[in-house]
Amino acid sequence: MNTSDTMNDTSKKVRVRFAPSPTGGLHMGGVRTALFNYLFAKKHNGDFILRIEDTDQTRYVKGAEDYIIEALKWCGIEPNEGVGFGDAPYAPYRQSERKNTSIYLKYAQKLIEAGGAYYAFDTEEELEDMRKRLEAAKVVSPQYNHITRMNMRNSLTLSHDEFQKLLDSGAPYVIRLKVPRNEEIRFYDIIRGWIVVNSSTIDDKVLLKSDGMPTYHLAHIVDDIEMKITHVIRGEEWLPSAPAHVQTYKYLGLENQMPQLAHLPLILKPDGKGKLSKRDTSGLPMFPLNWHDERTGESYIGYRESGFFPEAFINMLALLGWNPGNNQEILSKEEMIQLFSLEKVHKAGAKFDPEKTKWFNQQYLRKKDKYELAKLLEPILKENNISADLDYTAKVCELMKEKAHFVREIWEFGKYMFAEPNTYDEKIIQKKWNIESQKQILEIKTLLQNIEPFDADNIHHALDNFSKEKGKIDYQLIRTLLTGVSSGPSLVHIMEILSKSETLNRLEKALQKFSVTH
RNA sequence: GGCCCGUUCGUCUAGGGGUUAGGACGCAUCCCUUUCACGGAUGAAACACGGGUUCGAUUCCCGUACGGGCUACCA
Repeated sequence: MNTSDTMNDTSKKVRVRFAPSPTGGLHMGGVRTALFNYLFAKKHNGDFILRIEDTDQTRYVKGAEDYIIEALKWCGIEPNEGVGFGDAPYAPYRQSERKNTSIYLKYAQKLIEAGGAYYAFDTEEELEDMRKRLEAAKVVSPQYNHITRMNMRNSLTLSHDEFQKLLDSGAPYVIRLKVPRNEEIRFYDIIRGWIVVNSSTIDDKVLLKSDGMPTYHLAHIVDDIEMKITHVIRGEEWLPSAPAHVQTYKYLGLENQMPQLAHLPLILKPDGKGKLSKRDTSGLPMFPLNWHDERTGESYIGYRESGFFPEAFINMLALLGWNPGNNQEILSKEEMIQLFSLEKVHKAGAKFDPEKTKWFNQQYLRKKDKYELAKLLEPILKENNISADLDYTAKVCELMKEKAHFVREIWEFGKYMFAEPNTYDEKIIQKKWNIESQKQILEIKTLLQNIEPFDADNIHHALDNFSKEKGKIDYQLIRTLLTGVSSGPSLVHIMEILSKSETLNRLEKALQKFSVTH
């Protein structure tokens, strides 16, 4: 048997889900999880579903859901089913709304009937006391489990009468998973292989909270069953609770319908230790789009607003923990889909690399057509009160793009293509401007005047000839007079694009400004 | 602490019982270029450690170390 086969039933349509909770802006780790789900679904002609796991009302953040939807759209990894993406055929896709259908309660009761779950009436204080007692007794793993549950107030320890009385009185209760003692729980993870855990190390997880909401542990299982999910692709942080989930499927008698599991490695901080956090992305954003948390008042800048292309962003993300099996690094979404496989996902966590992220953007920028770039540059020009026609802007983009990582840099490096310089590199002027150079500039001005047509080739030849006949030309000085700065793209191309009149105009201005008489 | 997962250049990674351990980012040098950049070439740079198994281990097994995750009526 090929246990690594990701499709245990080829007749079953692949259905995967991305199931974030709306507790804040979706960060890049979440985007990568969504991306891998998307790629896997597309690869197998399956469905990709967005489900919102909003079972914790205390952590609900307004705007987070819309943010998630907008972010997925910007990244081009759109679900074909779920909240904001069709809402059919398994609606609702928000767990808070699904709760109203009593679906979770139904499953919880099924578990109780099967002897896999029980009611627990312990108060917060009682739980706290238990933990303290266990700690004082130096119990190795203090938790609500097969041993300690017998000292707590639950349907396993209470007499039938006491239990019924409590239930009738409306006393708050939770439903807990009754994890068996000393059994081997094993499951196959597509990325990690077989994982075996002794059930005694797992605690009796709360499945249904006292407010009637399910916890993640119950909710995702119920929804995955109901929504016919075939593969659960999620972050590594879920690995420790996976055995409890497997046990839940067992109690439900649905072990053979359990989705296949794949736990993705985490994205780590670029330097230092630990999971990627909002604080430490070395100058690059944490979020795909600008995110403002109304609750904390904190704002975070997004990749979109920082000038990243979505293709570059997801390309970078895809290669954090996955490789296509060849040495290709620049991959279109279609190529990623074609090449994607969970077996090629790395096991170890990957440190985020800001430098390489910029490199990806540069690669995509260089592939863009000049008119496409010009259109992207236009709003930036507008911000700076520059008006230029699209053809002209396109020419500038073509000239400047080799140097830029971001569209914005085309403006930053090439301002002088849109307006004459108002400052000049002082060092260059001081060092190079004198009677002789002034004379040469004057001569070159006359030379340029007579070039027709005024294109890069002609200018190049003319200057070449001049330099052969009359001595070496100080190109750096001319560049500085024309652009204000001492380096940049090919000077003759700058002249061509600026046009003859503007080139002459700028030389004249500079001559007047720096003119010396003796 | 306990449980689980992991460990190939600084970083992302390929590979896998016998390889000059490959690529990419970054770095350095050179070439191209009247400058910068782009491009090209070259270079420095890695199998965590200790035991096994084996003719041979970076690759398989076991330990150790280190890193990470989890340890809530959060997801």
